[in-house]
Amino acid sequence: MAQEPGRRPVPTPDELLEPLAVVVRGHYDDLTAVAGRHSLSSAQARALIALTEPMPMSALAQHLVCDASNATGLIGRMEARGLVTRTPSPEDRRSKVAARTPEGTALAHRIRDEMRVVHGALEALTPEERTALLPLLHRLGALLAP
Amino acid sequence: MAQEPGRRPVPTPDELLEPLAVVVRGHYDDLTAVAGRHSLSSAQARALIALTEPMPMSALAQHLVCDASNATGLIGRMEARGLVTRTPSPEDRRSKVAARTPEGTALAHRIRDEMRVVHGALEALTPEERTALLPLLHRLGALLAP
DNA sequence: TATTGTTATACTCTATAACTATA
DNA sequence: TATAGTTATAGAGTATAACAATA
Repeated sequence: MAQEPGRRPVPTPDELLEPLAVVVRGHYDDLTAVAGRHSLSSAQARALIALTEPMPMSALAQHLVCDASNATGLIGRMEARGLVTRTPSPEDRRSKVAARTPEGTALAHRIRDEMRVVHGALEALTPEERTALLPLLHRLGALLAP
Repeated sequence: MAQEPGRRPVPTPDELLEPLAVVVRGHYDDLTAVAGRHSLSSAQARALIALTEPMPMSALAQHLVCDASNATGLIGRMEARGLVTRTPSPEDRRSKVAARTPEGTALAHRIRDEMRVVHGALEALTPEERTALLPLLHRLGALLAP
């Protein structure tokens, strides 16, 4: 199990970039395909998934890294399908709070569960690989989402 | 260094899903931001990066997991900017081969180099983390891109 | 007949600017 | 004045259908 010391030099950030991009691409394509099967664009799917709990439109737009007018359109189309609601905030009468309906929450979970390519890849990992991967993903995620 | 046995159970695929999504999102947002600074959409950037070597339009569309008519538009806009060329194939007169110009290749490399969020995250990893991460990314990538 | 690429069309994504209502 | 949300608008992404040229 032990690695001979000095055999493989420590990878540079550059060497990690391309394999990381491949992983990102595979995940993104899987999400897009699954969302499409439910007549959702990947942008709508991301918004639906982001709404783990109700939040004002402005917070949603910030979460999605997009303009507020964009969030208006995304939520509007999903509201028309009964997946989300927009209710006036009691605290600030300018603000509206977006929230998933039960149908929206169910769909979000179904999309997550139906990402079979990603699921299959993670299941194919050995227990050792999974154990090693989890803290690295948390670490990278913390560094990437400041 | 050794882990006490039995302290942490082996992560399930489900536990890996969410942290993986966070990493994917961070990478995607960084690429979109950098491409935008060069007046490229993320779709155009992906196409430009995919063109490591010349390929027919059909192969490019397959690579991008999109319709051929979509690739026509993407390449058309980048051709108008002098980033790619479309030349008739000598072998099959129905086919056209898309290729980057030197400017297109230079821009692709610049975009890769300017992804500072991702670069910063990878540089912040310890040598041990980088060494552990590389084979895991290759493994996941191979499983995700079949 | 089947395939390659394009065009026409329609809808969505996305940002900017202008607007209303509220703070 | 500043902020939250919407609307209007314009350009880009995307797929479907129809088409021309070639295999």
